[in-house]
Amino acid sequence: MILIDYKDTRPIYEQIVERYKTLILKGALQSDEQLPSVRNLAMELSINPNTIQKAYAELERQGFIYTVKGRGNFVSGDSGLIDRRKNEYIEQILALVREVLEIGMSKTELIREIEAL
Amino acid sequence: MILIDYKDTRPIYEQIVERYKTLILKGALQSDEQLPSVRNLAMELSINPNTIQKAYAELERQGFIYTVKGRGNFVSGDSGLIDRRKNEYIEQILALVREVLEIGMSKTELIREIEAL
DNA sequence: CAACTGTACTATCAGTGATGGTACAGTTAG
DNA sequence: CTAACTGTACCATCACTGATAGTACAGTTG
Repeated sequence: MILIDYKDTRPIYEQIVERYKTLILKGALQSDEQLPSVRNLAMELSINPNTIQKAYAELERQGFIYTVKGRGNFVSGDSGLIDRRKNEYIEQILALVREVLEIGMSKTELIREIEAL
Repeated sequence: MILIDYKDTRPIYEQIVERYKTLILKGALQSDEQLPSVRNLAMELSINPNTIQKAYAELERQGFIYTVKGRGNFVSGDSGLIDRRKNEYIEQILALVREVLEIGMSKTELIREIEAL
């Protein structure tokens, strides 16, 4: 479910955050489904519990999960998440598109590349 | 010409590298045009000469400029740079597009956003 | 020669990501 | 109630990176 890529320049906790965000948005995890406990996931990935804690705290801050002390972390049922996430992506994509247009690539050429996916 | 954004999370030397890459590719700097000296630019930006040196070394490594000891740094005349840079952008954009498609955005909706630029 | 260029060091500092460990509070199954 | 699980809050430490500061040396040019 979760894999750490040590060749990735991004910090571990950030990779975990991204991975769960995607899993939740793709519907791979249901609302109110429980996430692995901080200690369990840390064991499984052979990393420090504090690192998992940091990732979960960030996921909660962004509204993807909610925490119940003593019980665990659970997937949030917030339906607005997908739209917000889409907008994040769109902004990133458009920013890159603006740059590549500036150095002379044509919009049609770009769209052809996307169509080819 | 060059501005440092201290709110940007990226390191200073990286911002300088990106800025020059864009300036060169947009044609704002001509081939063989001289860049500010390491010490001058450092003074101008109120940062350390070593930081400029690191940026210039990276620009040379990527083929955007060439260095002549004792004389200075100059814009490279490599014509393949633009194509390579375009490919870099395309790869980044396609990677993001793949992700946003995974969470349920439609290709047509995406293309509409790009067309609207 | 003087005043520029780049370059190569070394030492130091600050911030961040990650680890290891301890401790405490809430929950739940037995 | 107790044991075993949950999250959470610390603290100290380490490694790495980005940036600073300073010195020194080599090449170029007016």
